[in-house]
Amino acid sequence: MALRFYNTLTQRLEEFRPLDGETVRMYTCGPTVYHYVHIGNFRTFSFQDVLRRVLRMRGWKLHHVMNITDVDDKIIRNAVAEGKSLKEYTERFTQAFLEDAAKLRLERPEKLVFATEHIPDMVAAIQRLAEKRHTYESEGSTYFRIASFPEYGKLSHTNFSGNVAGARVDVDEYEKADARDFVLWKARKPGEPYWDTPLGAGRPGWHIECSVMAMQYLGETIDLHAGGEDLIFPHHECEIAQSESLTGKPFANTWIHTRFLQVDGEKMSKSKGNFYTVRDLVDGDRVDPLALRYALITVPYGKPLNFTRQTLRDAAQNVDRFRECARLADAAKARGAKGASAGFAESLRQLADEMLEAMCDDLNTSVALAKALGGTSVIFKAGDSMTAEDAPAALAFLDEVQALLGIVRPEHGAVQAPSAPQVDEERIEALIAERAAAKKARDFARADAIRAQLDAEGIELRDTPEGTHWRFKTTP
RNA sequence: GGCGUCGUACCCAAGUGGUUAAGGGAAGGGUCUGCAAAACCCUCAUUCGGCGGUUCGAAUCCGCCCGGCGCCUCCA
Repeated sequence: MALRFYNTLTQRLEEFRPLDGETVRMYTCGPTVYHYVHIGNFRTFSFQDVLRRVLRMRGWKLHHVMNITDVDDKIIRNAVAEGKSLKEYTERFTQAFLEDAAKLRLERPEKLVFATEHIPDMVAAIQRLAEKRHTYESEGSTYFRIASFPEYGKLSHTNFSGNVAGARVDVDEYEKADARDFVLWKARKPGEPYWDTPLGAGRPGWHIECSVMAMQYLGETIDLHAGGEDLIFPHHECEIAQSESLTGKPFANTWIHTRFLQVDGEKMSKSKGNFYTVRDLVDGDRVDPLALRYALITVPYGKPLNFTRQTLRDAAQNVDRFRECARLADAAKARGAKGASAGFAESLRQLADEMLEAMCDDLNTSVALAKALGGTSVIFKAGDSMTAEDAPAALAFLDEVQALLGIVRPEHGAVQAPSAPQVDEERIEALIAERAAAKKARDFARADAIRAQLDAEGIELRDTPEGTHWRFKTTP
């Protein structure tokens, strides 16, 4: 079963193999920590997470580096406005990003790297570019001369010969020799943070950090580079120009780009301000984080995802099926009934195989999720007749879904959403016990009153053969 | 203007030359249940934006048209 991805560079579906046949060296562009990261960003990060899982399941080791951009115009503007140092300002949002990522069950990349911790490396790289005559200086800033890199445009498949018709050119940047040239090192501006370096006082341009950190930790040619579709141009194009001018070798073999997430049919962007963050939804609206994760991966990365409240509701329904299945399997194990149901384990085995196969086919999460849900149908059909011999197959299936898609179990293994508010669990258990007693005494009015009371508090009761379970209602 | 992408049921969505067009949600009916929820069963596109063409055969290939969206500017 070949593993295939759509490579932006070649515009083809290609079989993927790491260069050394063993370890996948991948670099992904992480967030710029000037604000809480929105769910559009997290669509991209969720796909990268699922990509990691597939690669690992194929038996490869991972060396994944993700950068955190902790110096840029917006960060500086906001930090200055709040009278904080860069570090003070960015630490808070970096931390928030990591917390949100954990809620969505995103695995930590093997290495997180920060731009501000690599200033001397970037300066050295710019100096080497200067030696190779790829740069020029203007008004204290250093620019990359695009004319020195004929292949510029090969990733975005843009032909830059002649005029860039219709392209909007930043009129402020009159100091550039060519509109396509980009800044490697920005001259210090009054009142802004800066570094004193041989290039002069200033700070790095945006693109150089990724080239430098990727090559420093992963080598001159990496297997896989990924990011959002907006990064194709100019960011990744510039990374290629810098890196390949420096080494003369291909910077990355495979480029994977995620299409944008939209909200209610409209583009979501920080500048428009119509964005949701994980904490808005999970902490604020009490959305099940697994449902959010599910929603973010329902549509494969190559197609735009229109995120709506309905998307979230659909996802929440499906995520619940996995939880219920896990409960059924645990109950079957506890009951200890003998024998194996005909075809049960085999059906699940096959669905699990088909699920992985779908993921290997350019990360087709839609099909993979359909297979995973097919497994829940098999498990539900067995239902209470599931035996103790069947249970391990069911649990193994759920484990595989979890390992590949991460939508079965929340962080702490709890049945209720991790964002659940603090409640007095003893009191709830006492009420459940009281209700059980009322039911036994056929005092259904009292039993229903207890159900209604808890329901009003956002707690749902579910009667099962193993007793009454409770959980928080989620909002979608 | 350049580059790209998509248009499948009420909604989301798979399928990209050949059995009955996956799967999920919603909706309606039924089983089960003191109630509730869940689950299970049944129903839910003779048809894939439109019009032509290629082919024994197309949602799938080609052409034109219509419409959506994205990038080209900070942006995942």
